[in-house]
Amino acid sequence: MARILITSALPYINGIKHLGNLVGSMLPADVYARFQRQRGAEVLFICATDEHGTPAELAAREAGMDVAAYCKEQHDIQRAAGDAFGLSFDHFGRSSNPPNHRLTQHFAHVLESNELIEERVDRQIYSIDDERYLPDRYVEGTCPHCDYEKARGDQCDNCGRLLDPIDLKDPYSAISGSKNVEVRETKHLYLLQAQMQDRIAAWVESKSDWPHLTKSIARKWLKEGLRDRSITRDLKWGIPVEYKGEARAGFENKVFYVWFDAPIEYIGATEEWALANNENWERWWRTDKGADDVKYVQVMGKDNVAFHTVSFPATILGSEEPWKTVDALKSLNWLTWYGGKFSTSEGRGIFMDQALDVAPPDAWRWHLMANAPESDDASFTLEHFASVVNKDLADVLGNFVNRITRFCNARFGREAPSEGAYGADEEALIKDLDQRIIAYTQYLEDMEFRKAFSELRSIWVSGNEYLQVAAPWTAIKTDKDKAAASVRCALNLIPLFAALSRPVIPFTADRMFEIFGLDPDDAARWPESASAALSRFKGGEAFTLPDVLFAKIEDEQIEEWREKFGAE
RNA sequence: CGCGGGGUGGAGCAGCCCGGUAGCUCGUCAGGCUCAUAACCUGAAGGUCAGAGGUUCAAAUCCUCUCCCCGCACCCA
Repeated sequence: MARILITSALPYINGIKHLGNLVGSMLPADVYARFQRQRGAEVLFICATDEHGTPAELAAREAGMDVAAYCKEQHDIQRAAGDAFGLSFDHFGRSSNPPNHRLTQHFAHVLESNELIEERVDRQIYSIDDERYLPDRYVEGTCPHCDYEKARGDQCDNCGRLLDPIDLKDPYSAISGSKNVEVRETKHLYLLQAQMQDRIAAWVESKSDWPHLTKSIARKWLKEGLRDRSITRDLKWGIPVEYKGEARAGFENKVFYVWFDAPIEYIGATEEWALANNENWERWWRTDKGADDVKYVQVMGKDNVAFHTVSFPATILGSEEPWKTVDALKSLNWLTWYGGKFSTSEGRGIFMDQALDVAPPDAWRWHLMANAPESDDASFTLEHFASVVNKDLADVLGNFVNRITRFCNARFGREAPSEGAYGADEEALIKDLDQRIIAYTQYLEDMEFRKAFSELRSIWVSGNEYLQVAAPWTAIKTDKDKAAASVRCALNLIPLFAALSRPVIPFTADRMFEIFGLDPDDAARWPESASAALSRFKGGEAFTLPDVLFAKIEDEQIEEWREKFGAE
């Protein structure tokens, strides 16, 4: 049995995520995990909140809370939102939990033993009033090139030049506005990535099946040459910098940088899962302890690709230990809100909790996945969302289920009719479906989601096409057995469609199984062939008349939502 | 010449790697059906494939240049 480890990029702890975050990593990873489970693979699907760093500290302060309490609260909120969306994580961990602390110390230690870490001294802006060093972004001042007065430490918004914050004239803290800042020297640990250039490059090139976007981004960074990176920060909230189990001299007030410890949490969260379930995490991560045959799949937004193709591999490969590295890496572009950015800080766009206030999770899941930003950034609009939900889900799938169950109920009663035999129409349907199922399965296997769900839609349409041709409402006037066979065939399509649709619309799929009282976990096994699926019901199987699967979205609702969410 | 991604009928996309008279969904129009959530099925109209040049018997697809949009590792995904 195939063993597949799936990790989604870790959502940052700072506030509930918007639809762009969802479709950028967690949702596609979930769809793939569900698909593989249905195929009978042993799947471990891992995610966690990424909790360290300056933004978490600042958000906690703004909320008037202790950082640890803030993170706990936000973690619980995000987990609840994920549950409501049907994200089927086997474990949703926290990068602040003990396993990640232990593993991060471990990696730092072995990297240092392998002479890939060294101490260096940086010059950074320190804000005396804020009592903290300021990340580049949080320093503002006058641009040394164009005299723009609100240049940020990393870049001047006026002239566009990249800056070093210590070059700013009249610098001040963007957090408090205080001008009481000074340049201080501060010691940091550096990961010597430059030494690993060739090794990482060879590793990247060995990944022959990475998608275009993924490989382009990885090559870009390699081409520019890997730079040694600082992996510590002057912060209190995070994983303390130790050496041989003791606080490291000169690093008492420092922690590991969030980007060093966050990907390690993929492993840490697996250990959390193992501890909670009396399982063994090493058989998923150590190739010397059973992870040899694991296929490891990572899903992330394009901003994260560099970290996953270069930085994290530098950590893993640099350890010289037999860790599992990524096999398939799916990266997505951005989802935009009417062409502009979704923004957490400005509250622009739709967030996961709000989304479920106005439409059911499967409506969002379907729209987001069928229109996932795979080849380019994709624009989310409420009008497009409504159009897709109404057309694909209500008219094509929902209406199919409704029309056939109601017709059967009216003419044959509330169980599948047993009379008649399949003929040419059914054979044509089976032939068509067999081909489409093969194509659909392959697209899902390749994580080509737009193509997969275009194919799934065609599969649903084939049900309506079949009914149009078989026309049991006409046949019943002259040949009741033929009509009965058609109805039986069409009823059989419902659990077939449910099984095929379950990765993307799990809640609805289960409702479709319930119509016939089928156990979803059993009935959702991935269909081998259409002919087997269409002979499930032989006649006599009882069903209940379902409610409408998807309510249509009316124009007035769109208007309301536009107001509510501030669409331009 | 910083780098990466993208520019295909009204909208959203596929096709480009491995050249051979442009495909899908929505929308529009017409027809059919009447079991169904005014749903479903069929057909039609609509594109000189951002622009210019080049290679070729033949280019959306290869090469060159230009324009436009998006993004680019201590900032948000």
